[in-house]
Amino acid sequence: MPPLPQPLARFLLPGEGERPSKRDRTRRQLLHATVEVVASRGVAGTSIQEIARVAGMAPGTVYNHFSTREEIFEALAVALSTTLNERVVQSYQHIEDGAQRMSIGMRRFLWLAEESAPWALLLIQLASAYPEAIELIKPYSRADLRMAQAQGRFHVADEEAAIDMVFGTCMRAQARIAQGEVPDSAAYVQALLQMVLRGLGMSPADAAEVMARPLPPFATHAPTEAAPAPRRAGARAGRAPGSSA
Amino acid sequence: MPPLPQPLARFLLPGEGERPSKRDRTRRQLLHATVEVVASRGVAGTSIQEIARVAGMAPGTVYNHFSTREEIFEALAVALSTTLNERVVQSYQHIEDGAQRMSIGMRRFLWLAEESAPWALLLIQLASAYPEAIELIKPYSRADLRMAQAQGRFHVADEEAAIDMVFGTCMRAQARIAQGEVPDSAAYVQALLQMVLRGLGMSPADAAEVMARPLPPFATHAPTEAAPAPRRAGARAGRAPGSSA
Amino acid sequence: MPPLPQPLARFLLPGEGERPSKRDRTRRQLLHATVEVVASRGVAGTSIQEIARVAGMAPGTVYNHFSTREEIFEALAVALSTTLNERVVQSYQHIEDGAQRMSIGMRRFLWLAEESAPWALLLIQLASAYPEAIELIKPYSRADLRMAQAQGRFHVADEEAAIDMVFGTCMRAQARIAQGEVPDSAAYVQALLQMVLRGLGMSPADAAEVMARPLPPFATHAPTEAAPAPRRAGARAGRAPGSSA
Amino acid sequence: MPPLPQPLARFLLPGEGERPSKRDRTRRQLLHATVEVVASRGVAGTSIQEIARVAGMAPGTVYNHFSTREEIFEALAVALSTTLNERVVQSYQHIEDGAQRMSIGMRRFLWLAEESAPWALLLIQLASAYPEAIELIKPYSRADLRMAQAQGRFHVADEEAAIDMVFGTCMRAQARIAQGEVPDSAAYVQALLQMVLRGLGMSPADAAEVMARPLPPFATHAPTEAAPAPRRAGARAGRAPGSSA
DNA sequence: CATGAATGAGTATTCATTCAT
DNA sequence: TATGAATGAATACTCATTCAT
Repeated sequence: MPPLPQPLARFLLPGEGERPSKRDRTRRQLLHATVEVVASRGVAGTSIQEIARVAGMAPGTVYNHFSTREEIFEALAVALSTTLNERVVQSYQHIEDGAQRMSIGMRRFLWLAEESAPWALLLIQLASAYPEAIELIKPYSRADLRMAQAQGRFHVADEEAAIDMVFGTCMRAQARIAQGEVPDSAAYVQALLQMVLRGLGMSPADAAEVMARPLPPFATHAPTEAAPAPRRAGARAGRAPGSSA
Repeated sequence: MPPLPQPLARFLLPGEGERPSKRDRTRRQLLHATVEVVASRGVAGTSIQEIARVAGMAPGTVYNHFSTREEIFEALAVALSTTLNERVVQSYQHIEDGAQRMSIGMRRFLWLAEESAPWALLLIQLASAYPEAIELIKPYSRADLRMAQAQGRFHVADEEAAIDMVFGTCMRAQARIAQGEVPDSAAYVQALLQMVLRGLGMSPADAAEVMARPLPPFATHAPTEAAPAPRRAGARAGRAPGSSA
Repeated sequence: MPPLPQPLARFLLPGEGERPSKRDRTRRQLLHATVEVVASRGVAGTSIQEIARVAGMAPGTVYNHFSTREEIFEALAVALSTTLNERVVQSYQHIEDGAQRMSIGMRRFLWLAEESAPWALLLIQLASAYPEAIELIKPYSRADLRMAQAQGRFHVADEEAAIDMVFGTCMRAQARIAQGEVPDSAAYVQALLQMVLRGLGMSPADAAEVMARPLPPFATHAPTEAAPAPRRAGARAGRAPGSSA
Repeated sequence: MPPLPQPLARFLLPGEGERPSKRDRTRRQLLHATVEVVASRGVAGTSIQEIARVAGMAPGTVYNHFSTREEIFEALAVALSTTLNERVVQSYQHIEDGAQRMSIGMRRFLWLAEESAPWALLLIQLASAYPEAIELIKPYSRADLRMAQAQGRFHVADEEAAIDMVFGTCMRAQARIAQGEVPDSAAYVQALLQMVLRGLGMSPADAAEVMARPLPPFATHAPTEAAPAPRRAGARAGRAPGSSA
């Protein structure tokens, strides 16, 4: 397992200045160990005893923190996707263009696959097995989607369908990239997102323009204030820059 | 497990007039039993002994046909996706419009989810665990995609990316529908495919037009001649009807 | 299985005053059960579940102490041969004549076969399957052999060959006796050892004289001090009594 | 498995001019296959299905020739030791000196270990598991032993003990050599046999003299007449050449 | 809280043997 | 005789979970 990309570290590491209780630290160690084991053996191949061994604890200890094997994975899935999403959202919180926000989100997820295949594969596995992880992210995507619609950038008939297209496409692409099946990932990502944006109703030109904007940097640390809750669609309906129609 | 939709039955049932060897019959029974068990317990929860029990055989017998647990699932995954694909392709073999061919393919896969959730879920599970099942279908999609491109119906920059969008979106949508998370699936499918077709480069109007065409019936029996191999893109580049540009 | 000859009991029973941990007690029980089962079914016919059953434990427990079936047998082989050897060596620790020491060792091993056929057969089986059990004893024999050579009692050209003759002969004889194939075992042992001693270079008269000396009693308990490590050959080269040349 | 030393081949190959029935040929193939499998996987690891596979037959066929798994090994053990013994005996049938006959026998068995470790190990395994193989050879050794006694070359008090020493020593030595644990096997064999002969009552000088005599060649083919039955001791009590007393 | 020994049901896989063809 | 599919009991080993310390 490579060192985890900084943005994912938070839930495993205490934030700055935090003084986590011992209980909390143990829990973190367990999740950390789970990451390690799942990454190398897969969810099905991960046993409690192995997690305990890697965490340097006795098997019984695990049950002081999670009452079931499943609970660990679930907690991990939620923690990972929450953290990742939190950072992504934070990185584009100053962007006012819904289309760009969504585009940044997608790019970040694909970037993760290029950056660190093991982490991406881990995420994919957990996400398919524990759908609640995805459900937690959805509201943010939905908010951005609505914003873009309200701004006249997207034109979709069915919100749910749109989100399914976005997530389905991104997850599959992530898997392909992480498995090394994509030779020129830059071009691939470019083409892929263009198609998705087009599907969401943008003109090819607009889509290209959005894609051309720089990707805002990924925060290394947790936000000083908690990640903003998703705003209701249309909350800030000012015309986004570069909107063509 | 509901009775399987006719088109999927073939690989489990002897074709008409066929006189399968005993060995062959046993193998079919085993695959059939595997469907049953996987559908109710999931791939990970499926044990050899359970398969044997459901098939009415001794556990040892399984190993006369498959040398490994994995081998059964793999065989099943391949058999299912091959058969299904074969029928879908057969059902639109007379269609000359690449865009319509692709659209039919996608609609059929989503139709399966509405028609029989258990079968769809089974398929999804197997497809994620055994990617070769998908690889076997890809060439057909790729052929249709190229045909549509050659006919000026699609405009995609990266073939692989396009296929990933199509498959990723369809698999996710299939899961959503099969899990009963989609209330009005007709509208959902309509919206979803419109977006995908738009993403592939069609105008909204063309996309709508393609979607409006009737879905050809699904063959109940194996094709009298083997399913045609995918044609090279452009082999039949006559302008498709309804093409707008 | 008859009660084991006292001297073999130690590794299965806690020493006096010892307060073995629970883990240790379980381990001992397992080895004890293994003795039982191997004696009645042979090494090949001994299953983990049977061992557990006889030990009154769950099958899984076995694996908390031995990570492999083989490991149990190996541990048992080593424990048995080590303990037995320890006691034999202890019983003749005061004897200064190398030839007599070897003779005592051989007689004791053959005595075991008469005394308790099942234990002898067990030992033989384990020794052939797990040669390390023999390797652990060899150094003691080698030391005695060298002592006898240095004392001018033995005359052998090849130490290894000599030890192989001694062990090979004793093991075969042990098997014959334990299987009840030897009617007059006293005479048999007398004749056998005479031949071996002659083979090691003693005159028939000296050999007979050594054989005539009484067999020192077999200690029932562990030595108060650990069994002495084998002394280097010649360390005590004083002429042994009764040496003829 | 190296090609088997010629002398062992007979029972696997038809003798010259023989026209074995088909049944016989099949049986031979099975034994041949068994050799192969046992040599590489050990007796315990040898399954009927593997034997059949190597022999190019169906598992069921095996049971037309042997009614039990054990029966195969037994038949093989007997066939191998019988054949080997037959050739050894044949090779020294013209020797009139009992001591030399025994010495040749022992040297041949040890020679086998040097010549072909796999065959030696095979033989050892089978011999320990199927004692009847040894019982078949014993009469020949006993006859030679008696001859040597009658000729005043050996002086043993207990015939059975003597034979046990001979067999025990040779089997152990064979194992040591075959396992590559003996660096200078020529010297080792020399020393070992000298000790054994001394143990049987020869003077060192006589023992050395017997060992110095050349080893008669090993017949490649079956004897034209059946191997002679062991002669009663003393049948030919003429003084053996080189006898010293 | 942590420990880690014990549990015991569960799993994939093997294999001697049978028997209908 | 040969075949080879079927059998089904047996087996080593795993693992989530419990509980006394």
